[in-house]
Amino acid sequence: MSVRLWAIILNTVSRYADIALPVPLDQTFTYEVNGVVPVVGARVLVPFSGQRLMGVVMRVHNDAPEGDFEVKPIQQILDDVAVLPDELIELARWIAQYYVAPLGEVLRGMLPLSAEVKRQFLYRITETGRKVLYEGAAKGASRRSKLSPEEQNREYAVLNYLESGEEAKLSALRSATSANKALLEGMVRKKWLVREAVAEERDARRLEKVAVLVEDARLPKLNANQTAILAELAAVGGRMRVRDLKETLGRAGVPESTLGTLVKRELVRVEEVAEAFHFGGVGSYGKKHAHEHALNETQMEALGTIAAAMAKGGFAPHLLYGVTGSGKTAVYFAAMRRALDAGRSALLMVPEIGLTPAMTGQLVAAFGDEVALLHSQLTPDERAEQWHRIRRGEARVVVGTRSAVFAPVRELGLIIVDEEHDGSYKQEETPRYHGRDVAVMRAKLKDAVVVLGSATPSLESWSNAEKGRYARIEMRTRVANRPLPAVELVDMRDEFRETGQEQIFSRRLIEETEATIARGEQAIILLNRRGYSFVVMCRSCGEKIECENCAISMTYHKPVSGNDAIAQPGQRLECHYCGFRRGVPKECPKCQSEHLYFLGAGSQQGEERLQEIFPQARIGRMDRDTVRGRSDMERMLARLHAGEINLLVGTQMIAKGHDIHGVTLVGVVGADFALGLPDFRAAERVFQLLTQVSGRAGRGELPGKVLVQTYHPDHYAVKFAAGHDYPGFVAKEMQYRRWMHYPPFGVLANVVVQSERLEEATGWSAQLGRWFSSTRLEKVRVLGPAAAPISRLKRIYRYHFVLKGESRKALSEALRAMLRFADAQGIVRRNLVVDVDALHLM
DNA sequence: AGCACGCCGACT
DNA sequence: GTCGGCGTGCTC
Repeated sequence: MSVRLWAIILNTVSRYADIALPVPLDQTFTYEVNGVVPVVGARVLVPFSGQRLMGVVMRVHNDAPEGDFEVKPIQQILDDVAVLPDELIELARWIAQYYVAPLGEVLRGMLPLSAEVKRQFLYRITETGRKVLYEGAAKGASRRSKLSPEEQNREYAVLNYLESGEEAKLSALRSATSANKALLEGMVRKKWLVREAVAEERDARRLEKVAVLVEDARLPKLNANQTAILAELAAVGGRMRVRDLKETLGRAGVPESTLGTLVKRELVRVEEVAEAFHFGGVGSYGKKHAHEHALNETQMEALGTIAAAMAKGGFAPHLLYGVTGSGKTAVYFAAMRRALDAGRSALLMVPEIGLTPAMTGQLVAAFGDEVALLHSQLTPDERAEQWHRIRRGEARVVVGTRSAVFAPVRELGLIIVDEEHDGSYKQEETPRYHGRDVAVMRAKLKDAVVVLGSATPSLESWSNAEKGRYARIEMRTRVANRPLPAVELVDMRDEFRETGQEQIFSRRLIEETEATIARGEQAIILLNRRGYSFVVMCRSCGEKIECENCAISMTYHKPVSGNDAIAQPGQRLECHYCGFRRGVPKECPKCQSEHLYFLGAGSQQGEERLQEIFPQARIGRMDRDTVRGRSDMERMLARLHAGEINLLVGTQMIAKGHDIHGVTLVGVVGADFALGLPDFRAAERVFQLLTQVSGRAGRGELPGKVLVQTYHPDHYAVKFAAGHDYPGFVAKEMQYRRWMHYPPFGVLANVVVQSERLEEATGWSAQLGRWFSSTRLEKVRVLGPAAAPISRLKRIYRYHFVLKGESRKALSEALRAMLRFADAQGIVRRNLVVDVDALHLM
């Protein structure tokens, strides 16, 4: 008797499967299994509300579902084995729970395999459609229709095409009748056609053709061209990419068709193999690779601690606090090498690969084709390819941004989170997870070692180290005993008093910049706003020009002949939140005064002023307007390394991890502006930015110097940054956080209530506010409702609550209770944004 | 989130 | 009477 039959007799074959689907609903859906039972973790295609969706099997069982709905069958099982290992499914469950996010949406973010399932629509003619076709053909075009005669003709062409009753794909109809999707949708609405959604699997691996010499073929008579090809193939060992071969042939003047002839004569065979992965634009600027340096004593000690933890086995979280230039990257590489040597895989997370191209070069040099890269600039196909390489165990070193934390590596031994304090690890859309925290959780589930590295650790991580939850590793000196740069504060209030005018650059900064350039060294100046000026204000009434869609001041961009972002003539005001653009008005929109003036200097204006002050300098600018892609960044960095640029101005992009040895001066302009923002992390952010940008100075032979222009010279964030005193800053900041019950003292969530209609946003937030005050949640304080700091964004009005919980559990329960209440009140879930461990309260 | 369904105004 | 635009409610 077959196994299957036995199983049925014993009633152990599961009849149902619970599937997580990528919809914003906090539940799984039960489908009927027909035939083969899918394994947990496999992808399946299922019908869902008139669509066909890809979901992941979470559970198979025999419990007949309760409730008044029709249980539909699974349409197709896409994987025989789990595409996600148990460990990642467990991690997904944890994320869904912790961040109050739908499981299906968490899983969608984990599986970059959408490229493998393409959604298509099939169309079929209806009886009504047939009638229209026959009657219409007799009568000619209808005058009543709103469509143009041309479009009507296209409709008839579609009906004609489908007349036989066969269904056709959208793509087929489009090419056969030049109908577009909108036209077909219109016909569906008129009930001339019916539409069916299909999703079909396709192999995302890109294939390439390889020409292979057929061995022991008896050589018949050949002409010169044919001999040339066989000789070429034989010379390279009998295999060659068809693309390369054709190129060679082209140069030799042999027609490409000759290859076809040889294939026909069975002397050469063409195979399709998965395309080899190639790294593009790898730049390392001729420096020694990190792994080639001998580690110094401090680095050896750090490595020793990590290696010992790996050897011992088990979950072991570490905080690696190392000052800028202390050589953390070399330690990461050495630790990853140790993991590989022990037969384990290693995962390195970085904030943004595109911003540190040198890292890619070093990785490839150190680990060759064992490296897989995962970052936002990959196409879906490339992403799927990398994912499979990792899953198959071909790439045991994975480097990537936030979502790389989900890389399906085998035998995970080590996760490193570089610049763990960086805000880009937090995803700003559902699921709003923090890559660093997920990394720690993943290491815990997998009994792996995790290392969080930073020169300015987040207060959360520091606090965990203080409590002994994380082992702390310190690297307090720079490599080669280079000194940290001297930091000088320039009080801009004094500067104004003494010069009587508001200038972007102080006399000290100009003086030092001039001297630096004169010595043949390089200077970089941080001006952390892009554009020309970030406020346009009316002198008469004080009104600022705001975006139509957002409660945000618009930024003025000066027209230039170069490649700046704003190219449209006249549209020089831009909203940096929604992208809305408009011209500069002649007069104030409110009081009609003509006296509009431009406040607040951005990087564009900074560059212009520097040109005026230093006409001889070779100035470069680095911000989102001049550096759009990875290649722009590489080009800019190459010019810096080559000394082609000796004065660089830019936004915080310039502060990120670049290692440019010629830079001896760093100027900081207006970075303390953020201290005035209504955000409890403002001081921490300013401290981090000042420390990180200061770290760009003096990384070579010559000592560095930093000049910080400030209006808050006595603020502790500024003072401690100037003194390179991270522990001092943290001690002070912790007092404030404790006092205010902000993280890391207690846990926090931001709840935004949003609607395009102001009355709805205010009404709902008032409703929730009343519920919060009447419910008197235990161990949770609720602030609000209040207008969100950005009270309107992309036409949507926003109110918010801040919840501070004494414990994770209390906070989570409060949020769920609130969502239940909101649901009962008919507040649609998409109008409530729940952000657990929010970084911004905007 | 998408999608169907149904109500309503516009046009014949 | 249709057609097509948009608001509402449901999805195993």
